[in-house]
Amino acid sequence: MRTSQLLIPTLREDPGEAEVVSHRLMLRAGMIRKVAAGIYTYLPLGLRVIRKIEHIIREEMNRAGAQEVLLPILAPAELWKETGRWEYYGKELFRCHDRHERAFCLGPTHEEVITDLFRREVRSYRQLPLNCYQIQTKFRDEIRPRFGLMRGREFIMKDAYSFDVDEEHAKRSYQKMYEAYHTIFTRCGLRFRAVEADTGLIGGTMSHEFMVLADTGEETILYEETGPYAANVEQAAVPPPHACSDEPLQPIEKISTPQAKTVEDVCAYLKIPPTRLVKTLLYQLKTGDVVAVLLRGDHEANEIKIKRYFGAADLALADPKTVQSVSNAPVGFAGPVGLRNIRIVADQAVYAMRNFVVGANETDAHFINTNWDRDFTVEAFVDLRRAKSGDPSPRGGGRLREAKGIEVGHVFLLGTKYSQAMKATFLDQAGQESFAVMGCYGIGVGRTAAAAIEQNHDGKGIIWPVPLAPFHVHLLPVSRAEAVERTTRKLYHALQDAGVDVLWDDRDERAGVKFNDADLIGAPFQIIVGDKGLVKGTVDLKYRQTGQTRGLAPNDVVSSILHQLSPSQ
RNA sequence: CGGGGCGUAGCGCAGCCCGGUAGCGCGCCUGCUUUGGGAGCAGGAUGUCGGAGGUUCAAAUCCUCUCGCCCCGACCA
Repeated sequence: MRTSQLLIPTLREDPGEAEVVSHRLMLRAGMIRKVAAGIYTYLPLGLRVIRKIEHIIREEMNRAGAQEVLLPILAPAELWKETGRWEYYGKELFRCHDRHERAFCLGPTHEEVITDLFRREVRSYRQLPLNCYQIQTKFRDEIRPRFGLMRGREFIMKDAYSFDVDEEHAKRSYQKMYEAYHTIFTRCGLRFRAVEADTGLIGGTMSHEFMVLADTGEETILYEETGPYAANVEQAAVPPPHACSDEPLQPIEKISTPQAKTVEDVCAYLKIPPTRLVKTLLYQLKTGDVVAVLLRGDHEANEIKIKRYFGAADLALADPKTVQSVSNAPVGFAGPVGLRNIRIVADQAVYAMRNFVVGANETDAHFINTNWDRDFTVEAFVDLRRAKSGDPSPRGGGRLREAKGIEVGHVFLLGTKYSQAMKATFLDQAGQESFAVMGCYGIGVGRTAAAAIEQNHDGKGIIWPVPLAPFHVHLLPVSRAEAVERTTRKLYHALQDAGVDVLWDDRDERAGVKFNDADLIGAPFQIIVGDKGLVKGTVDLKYRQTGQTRGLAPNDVVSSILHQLSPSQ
């Protein structure tokens, strides 16, 4: 295509609204424009990248035996009420009404709609397994949309749903998708890692996230240096302590700790390391109940684990007023000793501790030499803390290390959560009515494009991996000389005829402008046609990635480009 | 929802503290020259100063309310 016929409004300066690299470069390269917070228009260049990703996804989904459908964006509230998610999904759900005041939502995900389709159309085990996918715009009323396409309120997603006769077959479907995702992201030219993950609002029994590795990622992952285990930090299990303290028990003693409200204060005041202290976090569950969670001083709470333990839909640290009424002291002095009428649970690390320090439920006072069982009781010792770099792996594969990632894909084994709620059944081989066992599988298409930029850019702009590049070759005539014009035109048609995606910068711009825009837009190859080269009978092939340039006879350009495109295509 | 910040020409910003009727750079238009890394000269167009109220002889500037956007947090796939 020719630049003069495309809307590619590149920006010389950084837009003020964009912080992260991918957002900034997408705006500057003229790929997207914002319409409202978290809502974007895809301009031709941005759309081409989206289409490339979609194409790879379609090929691999089809290859994996999934079939493409298109579900509606607008869904009636009744379906969402059947699964309880009309309430449970909360403010995240975009809701609206038709002229008859009937309630609808804009689909943030499509389990309800697809399960409804299944129960209407599928009768027999003979029709299974079934795996339907779509590439569709989703709507989620994010608390805080940000980072351009990375977290929008409207975004393009590939979502797939599998239906199987039983758990075992469902696991096979899950495994197939897991493998397809590996192929998809590998084909996209991304460095990524699959990690074990929490199931969140979607629910289910097993889940993996596909994380593109980038320092700017919003997610923290933990992985074994040498082994295969990797998990989202939200999910990463901490193995129980292997050795307990064998110190003799000392008598408990209340001491004054004026103004010492934080772990840091108390440790400094008592001259002890935080590993000798047990902090007491008071959480308020959605039900209103307050519970106490005990953690070693240097450990951090993992609220997902705590939620799971209490079976709570939601929880938050208790506010200062509640803390005061429960612990008889301001925030910072709560402790398990003498706490009445409240559930107390301890992280397993506390099990290994003896003679530790806790808050005394009294302003400016702590207990030293406290011991569980003797001085207070807890209902259980369980894994409640956030795993961190340096922790032993729960699978025994050495120590864990931390990395940042961008979640671009997520696969869930759902089980029968939705099929039961919506009575999606089929007749099995024995003639028995049976609930379909489901899985669901998502890929953020726009987010994948953004992640690719986060991972592949330099100070001048984007460096597209070949499979995602909006154009393979950026053809840059550098003067208006007749010979330049003629050679450029010939190359343009030859490349097009060879099936190469080529962008011809036919604008009447100076060379410097074209070079800078080309570097910004990030096509992997630039062909520079100029008088200097032509007198020697060559044009220049420049590699965006390395900046290296080499002279090439015009007649050799097509074969050279084809040769370099084919290994990665 | 809490904290911070910003809305002035297409984009990036100054002006606001201390009120006097809007400016800079880039871009855009015209002409000439230029043409291998964001050209030079000359001329030109472009603003409900986010919106609404108020104070004042006078408001981009002060006050009140409101809307939008960005960042941090809570939260979230």
